[in-house]
Amino acid sequence: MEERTKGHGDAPQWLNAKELAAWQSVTLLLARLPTALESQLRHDAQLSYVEYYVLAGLSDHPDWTMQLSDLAVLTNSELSRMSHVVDRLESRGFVQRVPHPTDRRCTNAVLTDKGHKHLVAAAPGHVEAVRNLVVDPLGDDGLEAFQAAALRIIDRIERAGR
Amino acid sequence: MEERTKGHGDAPQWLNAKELAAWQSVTLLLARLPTALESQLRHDAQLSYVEYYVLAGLSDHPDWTMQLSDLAVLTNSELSRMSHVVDRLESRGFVQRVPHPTDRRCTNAVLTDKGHKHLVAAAPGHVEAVRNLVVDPLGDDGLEAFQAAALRIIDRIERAGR
DNA sequence: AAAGATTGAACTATCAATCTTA
DNA sequence: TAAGATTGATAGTTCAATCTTT
Repeated sequence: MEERTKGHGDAPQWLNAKELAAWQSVTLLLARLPTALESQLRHDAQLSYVEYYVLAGLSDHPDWTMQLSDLAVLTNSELSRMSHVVDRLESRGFVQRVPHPTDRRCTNAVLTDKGHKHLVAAAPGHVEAVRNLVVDPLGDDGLEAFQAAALRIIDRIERAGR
Repeated sequence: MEERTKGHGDAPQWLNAKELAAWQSVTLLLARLPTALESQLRHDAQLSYVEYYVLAGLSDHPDWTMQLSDLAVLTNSELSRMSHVVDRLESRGFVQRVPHPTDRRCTNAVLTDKGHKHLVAAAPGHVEAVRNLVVDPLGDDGLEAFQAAALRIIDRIERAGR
């Protein structure tokens, strides 16, 4: 822990004014962007963010099939969460659990035709939201810079161990 | 909705390869950064992200006092969520509800000494996490660029109405 | 009628414990 | 013993309904 100069009452943190303003923009982004995307998907396609990316992930794999633990990695979720998510998707008929052919510890999830149809109907709206909210306003260069910054932060998080 | 060329099976979305890679970095950031900060606060200070920012917000206002609806705006939460959050903080003795002096529809939350002590103990660790994970790896220029990008996205979200 | 807030129900996520197979 | 997965309990968020004051 380093020595800093200001305490609560002066500024909310030991960050200078510029850093603080930047950080506040970041927290605002962290609060608003996921919410905006979630609500678009929820209202237009009755899917949560994770559910959408599970369906999308499956549709991009051979036989529309993926292992639950791989889906968890893909969506940055814990395995137990993925199990619950697949429960819900399965009960809506969008995916189906099938045993792994060789390793019987594993479970595969397979996208059904119904699930694929639902995804295909949902995708354009979601992609348009991503375009409108993120890709277009930043432009090619801005997007590239943003990606670089995101990767630097992610790298720090991984290094930190947690 | 615009015409695009590719469907599922080719690429996960109608984004070109560069856009897609950038977008995936953004979603990864959206998944990991909040989790990293939450877990730091949870483990080191037994506080959620929202709870921390409620205490911090109060500590920066006159009389350590804010209206619930203002706290909701500050933390980008719905009012009902804020009411639940204040319930918990109140039950831990960190804040206290007091009636608004003039408008009796309103409720003020006041930071207690106990809550302030808890915040002061928690702040250095949280600030250090913000520094380590975001401020330092981006540097002055990177942080400024990141802020600008965040603001552009937020602006789009607000314009979109929801 | 609108603003501020509260409440309880429904939903989702997280955590720890457990189970099976490798 | 570890990996993959499931399960149930707990905690937190969201949603709709309600209440009071303006």
